[in-house]
Amino acid sequence: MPHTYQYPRAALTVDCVVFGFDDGELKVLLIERALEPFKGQWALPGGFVRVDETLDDAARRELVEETGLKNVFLEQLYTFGEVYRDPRERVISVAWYALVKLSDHKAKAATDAANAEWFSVSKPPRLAFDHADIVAAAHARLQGKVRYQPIGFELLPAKFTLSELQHLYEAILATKLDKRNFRKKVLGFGLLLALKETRMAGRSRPAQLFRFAADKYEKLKKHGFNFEL
Amino acid sequence: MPHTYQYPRAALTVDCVVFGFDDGELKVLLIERALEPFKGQWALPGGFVRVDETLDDAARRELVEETGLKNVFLEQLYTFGEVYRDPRERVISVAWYALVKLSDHKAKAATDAANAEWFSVSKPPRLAFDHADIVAAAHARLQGKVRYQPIGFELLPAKFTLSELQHLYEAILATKLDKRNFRKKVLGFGLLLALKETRMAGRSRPAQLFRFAADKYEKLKKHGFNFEL
DNA sequence: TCAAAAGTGTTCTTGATACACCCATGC
DNA sequence: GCATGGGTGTATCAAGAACACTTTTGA
Repeated sequence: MPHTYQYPRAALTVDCVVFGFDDGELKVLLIERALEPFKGQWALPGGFVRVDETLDDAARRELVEETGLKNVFLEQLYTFGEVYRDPRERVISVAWYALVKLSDHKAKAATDAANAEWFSVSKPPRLAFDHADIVAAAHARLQGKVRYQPIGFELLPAKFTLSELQHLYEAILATKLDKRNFRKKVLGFGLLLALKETRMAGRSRPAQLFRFAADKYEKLKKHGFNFEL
Repeated sequence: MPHTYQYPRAALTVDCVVFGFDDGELKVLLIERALEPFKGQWALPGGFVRVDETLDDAARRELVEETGLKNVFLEQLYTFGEVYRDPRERVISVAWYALVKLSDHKAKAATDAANAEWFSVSKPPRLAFDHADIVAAAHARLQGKVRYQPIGFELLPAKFTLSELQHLYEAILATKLDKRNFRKKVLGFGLLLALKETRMAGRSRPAQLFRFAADKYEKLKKHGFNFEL
């Protein structure tokens, strides 16, 4: 059924910048466009917002439909509204960024209908629309946020070693960190629980596994605690 | 001319949380709604986005139309998209926050067409729609941002005293600050220029006037400088 | 001379940085 | 036994926090 309005209305979409961490690198998940415009080019997963769903429902729905991802950390980023950002017509895009435990989801994305691939954030392919700007904004947000909120854990498996955590921070912030200082600080928060397991990687000494005490963090947060790396 | 679309589309608006500082208090500018729904209630200045203007053009246009304010600091806050946030139909609102030098603009707002008034942020009136949530989000953003970006100056006249600056920070952050430490730190950045003037307030010792060296800050920022209060 | 806000330094404590060697394992 | 990454402590330095009195003006 067609719908009629007195004034022309912009179309409304959501686009998601999905970050993952693998191979010591920060990655972003892109899909290959099947339709014009920008057919065959890489773009962010996303699509039109239905009139009866919230923006974050729309973002989650598109993630499932286009990448098979669900139950991910998702946060609104920014709304992009340049007049000619879409060559077809006026389209406003509410951009989101998501953090996924790539270890859990790697297989899924590859087998889904749409052609989806992980790319290094530092050398992405040419992107459709203004999606390069959106990725840049998301990356900047992640770099800022990771310093004072324990969201890095969303990118790691539930059990991880301190070295993995450090390498994650080094990849996100694009810096080198001192091992001893990093461990001292991060353990000082008392939010990492040492498990009774270790992990062997290669032919080196096995590493202690930890998990993040999310429940404990939630309690502390209410009392004005700040996770500041 | 009416416009027809295959799928129903949400309407798109912008809403602005305009902050000012006066009388030692952080204030927010509200307008009284002339039409239903929420007729007679206080609400944020804002309105529909035209199909041929960017989101920030729309926000600036609405500010001029409804409050007479122009050339203000304006930054996107968040996009609110609950399905029933407007009782008439689906309306997505891209919210912005603005900082104004109240000293310059006080008169204007009062004489404009719409009934506009400044309210204390800490005791606002009942607000239309979800505007109370928007104000709360803007306040939280301001509290966060003011710590690491020199945006406080947008709320003060071009010439100000250190005490005024301190009281501004105290009002925004809702804390007391130590006078000597505050002055030491803020002068330490080298971004405040002492003018050759003083200001007399009441029957006390005249205070040194300063202005913010915005140009100097812009240069430093490019080299990774951080204004951290 | 009093009231009111402006202005000014030092000490102490805390957190940040810099830095080098031994350990457990697989090959 | 050697290569690989895991694990550990101390000394220095910089920044933050706490704190009280003198100055200038108008009334």
